Amino acid sequence: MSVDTLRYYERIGLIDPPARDSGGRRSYSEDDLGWLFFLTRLRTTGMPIRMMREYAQLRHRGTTTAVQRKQMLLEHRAAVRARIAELQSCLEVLDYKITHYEQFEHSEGITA
Amino acid sequence: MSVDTLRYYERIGLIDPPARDSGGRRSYSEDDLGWLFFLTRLRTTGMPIRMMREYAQLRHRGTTTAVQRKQMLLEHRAAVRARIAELQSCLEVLDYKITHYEQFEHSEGITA
DNA sequence: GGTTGACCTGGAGCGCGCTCCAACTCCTAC
DNA sequence: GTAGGAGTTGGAGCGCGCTCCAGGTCAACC
Repeated sequence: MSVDTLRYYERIGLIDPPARDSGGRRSYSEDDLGWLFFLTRLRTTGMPIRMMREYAQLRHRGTTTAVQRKQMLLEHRAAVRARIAELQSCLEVLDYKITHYEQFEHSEGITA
Repeated sequence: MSVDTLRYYERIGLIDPPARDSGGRRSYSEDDLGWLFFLTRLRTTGMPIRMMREYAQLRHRGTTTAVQRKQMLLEHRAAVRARIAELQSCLEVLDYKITHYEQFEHSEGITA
């Protein structure tokens, strides 16, 4: 994760401004790092930034929002699973194409 | 797939200009549709447009480029498989988080 | 014959998620 | 003390993949 991305996340409110050392430099706590780690998992799985912000805001409001956050994660997990299924379905097309490549080198059209 | 996307694909050379009917409207052949279908699979699996263009250009050059195209598909398939693995790995984090949600509602930090 | 609606064109605009920049401050090493 | 390098700031820029728009043409239907 680049420094610029880190700053960007801070600017848009995805992460709280971390503590600073005596020289004014950012010093990330273990919790900061854990949260960042989790954020990167959400990003990797394709959650849009705006949704991550929403989640971050809920988190900021404390334990009373736990149910909503859990709900978001449940929905996101479903989306990720769907995405995996979609990719696997496309993989089949790719497999078929590769296996039978010689037969329709030029006529990409026939897929079944 | 939107009309605009279709035009866009034509403009950037992803698809050949299709035949036209008497009124000047585009009329896509079965081969056109097959190729489009395949293109959408490549897109869905995250292949960048520029790579799809490269593939389209190779395809345009005829059967002599079959080996290269097959190679591209092999590499892309590997990338897709890697992506699926990555998503599945993230799913585990998500699962863990959801399962143990109550225990660290506010301290998102602790992930293990 | 008029209206409706889909398609046509070239070009501009947009949302996303960074990424880069210039100009500055600070700590460290020599 | 000074050179270097990493960090800091606010803001601009960018690559991607569409998406939208205005103004026009055409075929079909009432």
